[in-house]
Amino acid sequence: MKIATWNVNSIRSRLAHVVEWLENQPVDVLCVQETKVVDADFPKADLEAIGYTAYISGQKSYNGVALLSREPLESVSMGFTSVLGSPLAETIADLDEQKRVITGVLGNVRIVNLYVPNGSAVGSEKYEYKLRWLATLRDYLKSLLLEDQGLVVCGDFNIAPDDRDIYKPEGKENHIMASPAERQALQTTVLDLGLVDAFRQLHPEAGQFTWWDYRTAAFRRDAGWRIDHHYISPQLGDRLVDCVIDKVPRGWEKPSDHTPVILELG
Amino acid sequence: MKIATWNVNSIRSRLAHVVEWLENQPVDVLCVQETKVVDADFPKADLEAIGYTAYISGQKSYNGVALLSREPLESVSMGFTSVLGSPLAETIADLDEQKRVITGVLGNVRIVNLYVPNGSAVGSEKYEYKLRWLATLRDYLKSLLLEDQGLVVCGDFNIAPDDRDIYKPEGKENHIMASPAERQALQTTVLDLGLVDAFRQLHPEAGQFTWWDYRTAAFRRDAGWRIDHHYISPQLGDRLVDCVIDKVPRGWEKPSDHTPVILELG
DNA sequence: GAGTCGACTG
DNA sequence: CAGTCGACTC
Repeated sequence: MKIATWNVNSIRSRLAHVVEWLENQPVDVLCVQETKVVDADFPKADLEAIGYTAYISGQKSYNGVALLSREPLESVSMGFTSVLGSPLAETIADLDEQKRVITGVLGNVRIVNLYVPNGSAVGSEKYEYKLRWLATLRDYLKSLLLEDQGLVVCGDFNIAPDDRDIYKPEGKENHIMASPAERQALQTTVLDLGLVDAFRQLHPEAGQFTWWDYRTAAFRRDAGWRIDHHYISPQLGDRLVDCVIDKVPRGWEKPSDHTPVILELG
Repeated sequence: MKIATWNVNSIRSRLAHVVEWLENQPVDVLCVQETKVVDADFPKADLEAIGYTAYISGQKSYNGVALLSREPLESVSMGFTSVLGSPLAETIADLDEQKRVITGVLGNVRIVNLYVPNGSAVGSEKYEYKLRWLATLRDYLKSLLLEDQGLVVCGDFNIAPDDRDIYKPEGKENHIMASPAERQALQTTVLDLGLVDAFRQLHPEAGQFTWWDYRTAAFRRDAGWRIDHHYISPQLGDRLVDCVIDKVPRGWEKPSDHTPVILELG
């Protein structure tokens, strides 16, 4: 089973790339983020034409996630509320307004597709939102881990787990996506639940990136970040075959600033 | 000598069309309107690469005119003020803020390239501006007619001279571009000076258009207007060979809403 | 419907 | 730098 993640930075602007990529990389499920489109305008038909059903949770302009699957998914749900119950506690009741969470089950694997808030700048209001969102994610994942099946949590985490995941980490100690509080949140939210970073498990070397800023010719200089991840639950450990970054689409015309990452389970 | 006029609706968006058209229609001078770009950003080099020098008068977002010429032009000037003298009368001192007028001389022919205000809606403030602008144009053209050479006045006039120049004129009696006051202004400003509509002189039939609204599939229905004209002074009368509308570029991908018109002088 | 800009986000 | 939207113009 192959499960890929790709922040497409607008599904409408990137539709041709997604179609071309899926035709050459027939993964079972592609988790996309930043679809930036309301559900009514999501290009479902174009994806159905190449054999993929789209499960979507979109909003206007910002955010938006979708699961593109060759086989029907079961138990699909959107947002934290669907799992944690409604109403959420007052402090987190707003977190589902931004469409950043969708999940579904294929075979005996639950797939969670996340678009973690960017956080803007360390200490900003958006940064506090990001940390609050991650705290809620922990409860969400804990609930899903109670299910009797494997769990794959993937998406754009907007966090580089350690310095190997950043081009020239010196001086970025308090940069957004690398700050101690964000890394600690990732630890508490994901790793402490027993979930494992599949790519890092297999590839210990530094300098493997999934996102390159459009500005400053970052891709040409390979000045990237590894912020798109797959985390797998313990019971999937012995099914882990590989996890690879496909840098090719980042080099296409008018690309997304992210490139796909593919998890293969045996 | 061939002198063409084309409202390109953004020279930057239409650069490839203009280059392709000039390579297949090597006119001596192409008068373009609605360049929508400040002079610093006008794509002069791309036009020089195909043998055309650009004389430009641009502004941000709106309006903007240019003369693209294979041979150097003489006595190039921009705006009413350059001819009528500055300061203009107080009632018209603002008319050169919008870049709608450029002129130059090739051989013994003065070419005036105009982008007449659209006027928005009959009776509106913009409509009054259009009529005021046309009144000033009369003085401008009278001055130029004193020069001892032929005069070609072309561009986007945003006026259909008579009902043959409108698809289904019924009900458009007081439509912008067809209202009596606009037609009268065209008569007073241009025709009463002895200038002749070159296209109409040679082609009396109705239904020959140069502009089709992007909306309502106007081009497919041929629901157009003839609002792009060449007016020639009496001394050029016996040099008039032809005046033709080239509808082809209106059918290209992502076209301007106007198509070129070519005047040929012997 | 298609071009522009400016504000916003990443 | 690249995507979105909303306001504006034609």
